[in-house]
Amino acid sequence: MATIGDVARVAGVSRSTASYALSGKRTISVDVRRRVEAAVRELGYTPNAGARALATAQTRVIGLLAQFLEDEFAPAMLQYMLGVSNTARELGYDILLSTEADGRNALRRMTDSRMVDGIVLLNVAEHDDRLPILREAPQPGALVGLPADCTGVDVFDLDFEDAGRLMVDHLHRLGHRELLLVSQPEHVVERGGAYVWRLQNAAIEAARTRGITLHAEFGSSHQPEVGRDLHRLLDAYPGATGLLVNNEAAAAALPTVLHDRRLTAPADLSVVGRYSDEFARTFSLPYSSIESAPDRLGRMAVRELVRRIEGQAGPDEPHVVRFVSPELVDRGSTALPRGD
Amino acid sequence: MATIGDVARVAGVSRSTASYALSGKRTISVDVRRRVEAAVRELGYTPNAGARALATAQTRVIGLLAQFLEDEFAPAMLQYMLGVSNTARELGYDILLSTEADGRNALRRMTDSRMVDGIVLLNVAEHDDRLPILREAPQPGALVGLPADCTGVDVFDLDFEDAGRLMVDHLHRLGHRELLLVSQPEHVVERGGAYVWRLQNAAIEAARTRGITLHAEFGSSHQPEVGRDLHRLLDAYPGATGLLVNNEAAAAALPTVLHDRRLTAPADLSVVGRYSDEFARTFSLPYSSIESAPDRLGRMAVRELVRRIEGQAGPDEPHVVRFVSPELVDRGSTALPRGD
DNA sequence: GAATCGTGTCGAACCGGTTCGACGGTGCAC
DNA sequence: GTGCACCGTCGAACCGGTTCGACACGATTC
Repeated sequence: MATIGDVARVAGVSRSTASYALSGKRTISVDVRRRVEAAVRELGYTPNAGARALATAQTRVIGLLAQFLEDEFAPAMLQYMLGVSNTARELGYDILLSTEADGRNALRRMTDSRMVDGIVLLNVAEHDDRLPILREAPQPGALVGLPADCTGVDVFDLDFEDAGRLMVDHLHRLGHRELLLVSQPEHVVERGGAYVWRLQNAAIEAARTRGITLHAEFGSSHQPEVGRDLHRLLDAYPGATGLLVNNEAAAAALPTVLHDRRLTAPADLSVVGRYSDEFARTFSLPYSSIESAPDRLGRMAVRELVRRIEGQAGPDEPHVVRFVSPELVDRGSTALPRGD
Repeated sequence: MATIGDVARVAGVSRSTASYALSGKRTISVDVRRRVEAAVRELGYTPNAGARALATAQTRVIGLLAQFLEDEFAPAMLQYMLGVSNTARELGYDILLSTEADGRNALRRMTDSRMVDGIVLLNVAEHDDRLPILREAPQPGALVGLPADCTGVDVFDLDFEDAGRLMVDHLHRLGHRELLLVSQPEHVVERGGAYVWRLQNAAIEAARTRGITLHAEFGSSHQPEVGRDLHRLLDAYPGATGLLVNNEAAAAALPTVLHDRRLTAPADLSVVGRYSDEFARTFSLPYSSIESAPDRLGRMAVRELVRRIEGQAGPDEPHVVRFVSPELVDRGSTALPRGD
């Protein structure tokens, strides 16, 4: 494999001159520049990434920590990953991916050994045990998901409070007076998946303010348990005319469940989910939903991270916590409550 | 950040001695070894990956090229990725991920700049344009998917021919005489997705041998088109009593389609798919299916790749082409044809 | 015609590891 | 008591880039 020394020799200049000719960091005569460029083409030269990283203390690689936990729904996670990966590439960065269950290990390995210039953490829990490690790392970090303590990192998330209010509002305006909200498994909440209760609490509060009933319940994140959960809950609250689903697995299972119960949305039940449009198409879900914008969040996180890596953000520029406002995508699954 | 020079100074030895104490490549007195280890702990020393890569010409990183093309079904691809990623980690490697549409670019970048020790290519087409580049690269490569030319790389794939025969056989034995096979979009075939016609041709041949009818058709890979395709095909072949689905998007859309048509499997229609058990659970698909074993294929590819990287495979050990035998997972969606 | 300046190039040092050859010291054999 | 082997450590070189300071040379200025 050709080195810059080979390029220099072929072009008849010193190594440093070859380097400057390629980087443009010093003025170089057109003649020399052309000879160096010709040598690069002739030899098929590409800089050695390790050597460059050693010399510049920059790798142009971003670490991406995605945990595929038992109780999370994998296809939903994929969309965040793709948003991150594609944006990174557009900005000239590669992605070092970890899907390790023990994210702390992976994080330490990447940051301590300086394999990466920055870190993106997906699916951040309220008291995420990766955060203390990330704060001590010399590389900047960007999160998708809102932790309790946001110091030292840039944070991006859907405004789940607003999403909860929006869901309740929408059905309240149509005349619904008794709603059922299906969240993630309680286990996710215990582990610190704050988005679950952020949406749930806001929904409960919104229902209280408007004087309507809201049954907030947990649901599994896998088949076939989640299907059974849905049946059980629909049995338990026969008066509910609106169903709010903040659980991708439950949303994916809902068509089958409604079919089994011979129910149609919105004729028998109004339904509002919380998932991306892409997700809706993949699972052919016909329900109106709050767009969770995973690609957009991934994109925002990488953009900001790169700004920090490249020092375009001032060194003491404060970190950001940015919420994406939820938008309701109407797929016609809500209407006046049955009987009205 | 601490370097090995710092460790050596704290331990009161030379840099080379510190290096040997940590690698164990030369005998070292217990006293010195202990002092070096203490210094490592005290300073929180981790080797710099770039420097090590430069010195050893090894990065302990594997490049993973996954293309998320418009006409492929993303959640299916995810499972291959996870198989690769998790196995790599178990073997002490990290994953450099590319989801770039232009895989050739990504491949060249990774190999030429020596960011990776080896390459895994997913979703390999028959005349995959990444292959010539991979063959010229100094790093070994492992493929998931069968190209026309397997020279210079290790290849792993499901035995799609066998899968096609198995599907037809299974329904033939139950007494079915007219079958409908739904494949990927024709576009995937044109691009070189050989697995489509490998299964299809074998199925056609098996049907011919057994003297039964098989309608082989293409289907879209996205909602809502694929749903419409299924309706159209079921309309077109009302005599078909068995449905074979070699198209994940179609399989995922099938419950809704059958529901709309008021059909039940297996009472009205016997169904056999071709997807993983994990996929079946995620999409709560109640159909018997040929296990496509994405995690296993990813795992095999990485295992063999690492063997080559680490030179455990002899330098001239011939490359392997290995097929996973399909197995039918019975979920009770097949029975005697209606009317029998 | 000498002093000054700017341009373009070079040599050397550095980034942080690994590894080879050399060498001093100890223990053993004869 | 000399010779030899082996053990443990060190210095130096190397991997392949980048970057700093020095410097030669031609053009400008007075």
